[in-house]
Amino acid sequence: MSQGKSPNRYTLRDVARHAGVSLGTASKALNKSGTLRQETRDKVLKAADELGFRPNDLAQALHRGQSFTVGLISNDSFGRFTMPIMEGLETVLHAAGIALFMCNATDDPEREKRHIDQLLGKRVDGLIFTGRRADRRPVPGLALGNLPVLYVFSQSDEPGAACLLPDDEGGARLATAHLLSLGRTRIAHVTGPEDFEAVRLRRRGYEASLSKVDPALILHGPWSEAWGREAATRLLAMPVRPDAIFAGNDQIARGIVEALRDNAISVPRDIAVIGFDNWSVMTEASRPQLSSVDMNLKLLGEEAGQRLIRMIRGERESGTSRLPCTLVPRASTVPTP
Amino acid sequence: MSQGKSPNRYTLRDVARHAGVSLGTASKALNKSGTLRQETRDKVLKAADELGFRPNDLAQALHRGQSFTVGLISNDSFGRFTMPIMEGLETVLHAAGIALFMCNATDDPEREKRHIDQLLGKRVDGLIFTGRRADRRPVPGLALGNLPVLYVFSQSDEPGAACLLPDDEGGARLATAHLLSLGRTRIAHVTGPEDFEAVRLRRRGYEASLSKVDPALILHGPWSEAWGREAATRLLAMPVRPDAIFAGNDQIARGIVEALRDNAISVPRDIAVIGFDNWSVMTEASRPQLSSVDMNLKLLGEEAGQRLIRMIRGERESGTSRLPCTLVPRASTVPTP
DNA sequence: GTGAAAGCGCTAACAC
DNA sequence: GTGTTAGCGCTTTCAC
Repeated sequence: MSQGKSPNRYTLRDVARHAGVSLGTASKALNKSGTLRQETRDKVLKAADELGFRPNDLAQALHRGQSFTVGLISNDSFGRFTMPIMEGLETVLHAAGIALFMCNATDDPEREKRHIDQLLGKRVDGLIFTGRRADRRPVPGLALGNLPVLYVFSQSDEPGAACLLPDDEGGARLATAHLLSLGRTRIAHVTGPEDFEAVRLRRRGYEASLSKVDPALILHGPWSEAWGREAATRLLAMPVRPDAIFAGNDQIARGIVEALRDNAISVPRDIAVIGFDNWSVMTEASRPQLSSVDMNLKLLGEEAGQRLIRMIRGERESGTSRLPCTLVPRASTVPTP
Repeated sequence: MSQGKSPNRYTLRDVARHAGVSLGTASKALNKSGTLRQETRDKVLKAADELGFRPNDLAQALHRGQSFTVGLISNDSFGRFTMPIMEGLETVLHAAGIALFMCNATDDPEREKRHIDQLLGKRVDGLIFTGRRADRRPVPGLALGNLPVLYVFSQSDEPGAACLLPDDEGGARLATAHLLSLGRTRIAHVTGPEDFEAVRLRRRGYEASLSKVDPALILHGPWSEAWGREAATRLLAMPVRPDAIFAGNDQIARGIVEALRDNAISVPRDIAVIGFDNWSVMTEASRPQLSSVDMNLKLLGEEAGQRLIRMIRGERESGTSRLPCTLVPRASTVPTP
């Protein structure tokens, strides 16, 4: 079956024996608890070091009723947005000695249920749901007791659920205000499918920033460059063209810029373009490079980690909070000198 | 401190009491071990179900000396290539009841060491290293005993190390053969930095497929669209232009296609272009859509999971193996009808 | 100051 | 067939 316990792994008893003290004493020395003579303490530390002793967290967890692990359940197959979140999350949790179980549910409720079940068996100290696909996700079918649960870049209908999201509306305000500050007056909005909450929020931010909204200038479509190109073509066909375009994401923005380029329209002189996501793969390859709005996802992950740690400590941390976005101006709105 | 053990979590003893049997009997019933009357078995199962009992994997692991967890250490911050690998890996491991600890070392040896240490404390049954950045990674500074270790999309110098990689050379052969089969005779290769092993292997595959190699047609540069555009410009300036270009990745390929488009060169009629990675973000947005070579990374992840499971079972699984790539022809090489 | 012993929740060997 | 018991490796009272 298994390869058995690793030959070079020692138990606390081995350390005690090696140091010539009792098991309890060795434990106190290694945990800096109780009152011990410095001499004994050093003796044990030395013995542990010589043996390359690493305490068995499993036994520790069993005793303490706390496993120092949390589970993360992603619903977008570890997609592009999940990555930076995970990175921030992992950094903060690791610093607190907490390890992260990664699970991918891919929007399959059955699979998600199995994952949660497995994680509960591992006695995780907390649970994180991420992945934006389902804007409002149902309550998981398993009783989670009072296990801390945090929704990051995703939401829950449960009353009092703790959710952490980027401030899409604020980000859209930043983008629109930026275009206005450049003297643009006729600003179009080419964005994604209306059933995304992020789309609705960004649109709301855009509309709120304008003194007068022209519905003809708002175009919904898929999240693709092809849609950006098509939408740009439509806008160019209008009797009065826009002088700026706020795109719902960077792929759409890039498509727009390409179509404008094809039509010999100068960006940003004739039409300024700004995207959303600040995805370098898009912003940097675009000609000119794309201005965009950064959702600070890594920071969001770090914040999530800190919040979860507080929840594990027993603090009440309910409700939805949104982290501010950042404007990143580049050549597609600000002409290079 | 901690919120203590969840109130709705019961122990095996509770189940036994609830079913009116002994602890040992309950264990046998739930583990389908030993010989029990069907009646007793059902009674226990019913009790467990009523209580919503979930065995404590920690205790189980402690007893069995096997934790049913493995650690994954990524060195590219959960980058684009790691994602599909993780997805495949996770699927296979989850099916085997094994959970995955995710760690991000970001090529920082100190951080990697801390991660390994933490994972050893958690008594993981195996370790996976991934992330291609460091082509040849040093032996981790910690004694891993006979813990199964697998390098996926990454390598190790340790003799007998188990490595799993895509067959870059084979992929390059596929691409080059494809271009040859279309009747192209002057095939250029625009690729990434020479210090990547993948670059060297792909180049070798390209060279091996040609009867005569012209060094002037091989261009190394960064992994970017901008480099693709620049390289294309250089190739166009040559006295005799190539009639096909094999790019080291899809970003370079897309840059090439764009530059050709800018210069009114028809793709694929005048020059056929093929990329590598089959990254849909690039292949689909490109005009025309990009032919490419798929490394089947999800499959690689699945294969890695199966291999690791065999290693955990105690089977010897050393040496490097490479998984075949797949050709994905699109409009940038095959003219649409 | 240090050692002995109970117990975290589970499994497996051994009684009955 | 079923119950009892001895640990897995650790922490933590409680004696001495």
